[in-house]
Amino acid sequence: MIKNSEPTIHDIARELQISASTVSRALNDNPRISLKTKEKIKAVAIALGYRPNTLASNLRNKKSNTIGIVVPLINRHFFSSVISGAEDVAFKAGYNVVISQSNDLADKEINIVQSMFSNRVDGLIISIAMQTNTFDHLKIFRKKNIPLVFFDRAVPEIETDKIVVDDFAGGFRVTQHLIDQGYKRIAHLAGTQNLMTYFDRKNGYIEALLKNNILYDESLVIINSLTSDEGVIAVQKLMGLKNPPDAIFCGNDTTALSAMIYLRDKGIRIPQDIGIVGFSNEPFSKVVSPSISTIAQPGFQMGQKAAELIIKQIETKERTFQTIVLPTELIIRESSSRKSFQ
Amino acid sequence: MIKNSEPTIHDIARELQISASTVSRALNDNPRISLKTKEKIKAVAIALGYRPNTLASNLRNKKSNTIGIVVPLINRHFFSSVISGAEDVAFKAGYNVVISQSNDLADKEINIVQSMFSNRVDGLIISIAMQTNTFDHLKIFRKKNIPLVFFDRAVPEIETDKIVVDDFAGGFRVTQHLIDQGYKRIAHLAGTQNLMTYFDRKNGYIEALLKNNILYDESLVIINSLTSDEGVIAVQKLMGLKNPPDAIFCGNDTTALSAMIYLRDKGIRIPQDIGIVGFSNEPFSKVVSPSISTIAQPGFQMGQKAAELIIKQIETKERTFQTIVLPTELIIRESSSRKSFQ
DNA sequence: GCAGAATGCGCAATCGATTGCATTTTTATT
DNA sequence: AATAAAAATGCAATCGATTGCGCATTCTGC
Repeated sequence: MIKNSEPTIHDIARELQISASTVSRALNDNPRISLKTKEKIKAVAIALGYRPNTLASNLRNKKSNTIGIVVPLINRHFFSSVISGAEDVAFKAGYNVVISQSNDLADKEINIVQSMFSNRVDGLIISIAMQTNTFDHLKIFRKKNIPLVFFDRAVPEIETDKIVVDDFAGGFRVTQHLIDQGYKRIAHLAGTQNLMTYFDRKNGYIEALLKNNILYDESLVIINSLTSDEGVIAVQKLMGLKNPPDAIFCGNDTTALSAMIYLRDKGIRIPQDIGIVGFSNEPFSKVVSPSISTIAQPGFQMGQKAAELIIKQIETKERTFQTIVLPTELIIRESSSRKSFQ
Repeated sequence: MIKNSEPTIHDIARELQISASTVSRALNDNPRISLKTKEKIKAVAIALGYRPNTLASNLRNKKSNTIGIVVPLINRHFFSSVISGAEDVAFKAGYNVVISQSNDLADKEINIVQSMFSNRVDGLIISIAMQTNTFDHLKIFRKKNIPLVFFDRAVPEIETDKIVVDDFAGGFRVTQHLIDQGYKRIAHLAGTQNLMTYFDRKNGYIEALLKNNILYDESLVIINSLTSDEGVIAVQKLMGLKNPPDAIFCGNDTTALSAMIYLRDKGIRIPQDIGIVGFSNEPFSKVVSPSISTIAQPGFQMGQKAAELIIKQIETKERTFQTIVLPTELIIRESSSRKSFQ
C-alpha cells in the first residue's frame, strides 16, 4: 500500500515493534531509553525520511519555539538590520523567527499580531506602525503574560522591555551641529508625534535651539509621514515662507534625499545655501552627492538585544522590565558641512 | 478558580451547556448550526476572549494556511519588493506568510527550509542562496508533492513553477547599449555561474559581443560573489591589465557602485573614461552621482505571480508547471551615457 | 394525524507528539 | 537462588479543533 502521508513516530514504532512513546523519547534523547534502542530508532527514522511534525509537538507543549517579529517596512535598512540582529541571536538559541511587515498600517498590524498570537508564537518583537493609535492588540500580550519586546517605536503605556535609541540626544546633536556650522534658521521635518521616536527627535531639536538662544519658530516645523513625496511638499512649503530656513533637519533620510533633489533642481546649493541632515543612516545617504549627514542607529545591535530580552522573558518567569537606550552617532557628511566652503 | 490558560472551544461549550462540536461548527459558520445558536456561541466567544488555536486546527486539517518565503537577503530592494508582492496576493487569498533569509548560505537555507517543512507550510516560494549547490532539501518538496515555486534564482533540475526574468536579454541589452555608446573593450563582473541568473547574464553579454563582431576576451570576465568589496578587487584587477577595459557590465548594482567609487577616487571619469552598468535597479542607483545605468526587474510583479502560482498549486491537484519569464527594462542613466559628452 | 424529510446537535475518533505512571526486564545483592 | 533495586519500555491520557455518522426533534405535505 502506498503511504502518501508523512511518516510519524507511530510508523517508526510499528516498524520496530515498539511503542510510540519510546520512539518519541529516543528521538528527544531521553536518558530513559537505552543507547542500543536509540540507535535502532534513529536509523529507522532516517530510513523512512521521518521529519517531526512541529505542529503536533507545539500543540502538546504549548510552545512554538518561534519568535515573531513585526516591522513597519522590511526594506528599510534600519529595520532589516534589526531583523538580522534578532535572527542571529534567536537562531543560535534554537528559536525560529517569523517576520511580517505592517506597511505602517494599523489594520494590517492588528491582523498580523493576532495571527501570530493564534499561531502561538513564544514571543513578539515589534516596532509599531506609524498609523497605529490603539493598542489593545498588544496589551493582550501583556495581559496574558506572553513575552513582548518593543524596539525603536515603543508604546509608552505598555510596560515591558523596550530597546530604543536616544532620539532626543540625536535630535539635539543634529541641531547643535547645524548651529555650529553657522546655520541660523533651522527647520525640522518631523514624523507623527504619537510615535515617541519622532516626538523625542523634535524635542531634542527644540532643546538645542533654546540652549543656543534661538527662538523656536513653530512655522519651521512640519509634521507629516515622512515619505519621499511628502518631503518635497514640505520643502516647497518651507521655501515659500516669507522668511525661509537655511537648514533642514529631516526626520529621516528618505525625506532628506527628496528634499535635496528638489532643492538641487531649483538651483539651490547644498550645503552652501541650505544645510540638510537626515536620520537613520540609510545606505544611500553615504553615496549620494552631496552625501547626507545623518544619525546612525545601531540596528543590528538593537535586534540582538531585543532577541536576548525576549528569550529571557520566554525562559524565565521573572518580569523585571527594562528600557535600554542605545546611543546614536552623528555622521557628518557633505550636506551640512558649510564651514568647509568658507 | 483562575483559568490561566487560553479559553478553548470546550470552555465555550461548557459555558453554554452544549458540545464542542457545535461550537466548532458555529465558529466556522457551518450551515448545520442554527442562526440563534451561532449568535449565542459567538457572543460567548468574544466575552471569553477566545482566539482559535491555529496549531490544533492546522494539525487536524494537515494544512497551515501559511506560505513560506525564503530569500537570500531581506534588505535587497529587489527581494523585499518580491516579498511585498507575494504578501499582497497571499493576504488577500487568506494565507499567512512567513519570511526567512538565508544570508546566501547553503547551511542556513537547508535549516530554514526543513524548519518550514516541519511547520507544514502549505507551500514554499524560494530564491536559492548563492552558495547552495545541493538540492535535496528542495527536491523533497517535489517528491512529497508539496507546492514549490522558484523565483529569480531557480534550480534547473527541479521541475516546478518558476518565475524568472529574462537575464539573457538583460545581459545582451546592457552590452549592446555599451557598444552603442562607443565602448570597445567591455568587461563583465559576473556572479557564481551555478546560478542561472548570472550564467544567463554572462551569456547575453557574450552573445552581444559576437553579434557585434567583438572578440570575446575571457580575461575581461571576473567571477566572484558580487559583494561591495569584491567589486573593488575585481576592478583593481581589470585596471591592472595591459589592456584595461573602457566599460564594465557589473552583475549587480552593489558592485557597480563600489567600482564607481573606486574609479572616481583614482581620478578616472565616468562615463567619459569608463562606462558602468549595473543590474537590479537598487534605489541608490538612481540617486548616486553619476547615476547608474541598470536593468530593472519587476520584483513586486514577480512576487504576485509567485504567490498566484503557489496558491494554484495548493488549491488544485493539477500539476502543469510553467516557467514565466518576465521582461527586464534597461534604464539608461549617467554612468554609461558617454555620447552626451561628445 | 402520520410517514418521511429536514433540521439541529452530540459522540467519539482523529491529527502527531509528549509524558506521568505502571509494568516489565535486567542487574545487583545477599 | 531469591529478592531488592535499577533500568527500560509501554499504556493511555492529553494538547485543541475538526468531522463522519447517528440520534432526536421539528417540519412538511397529504
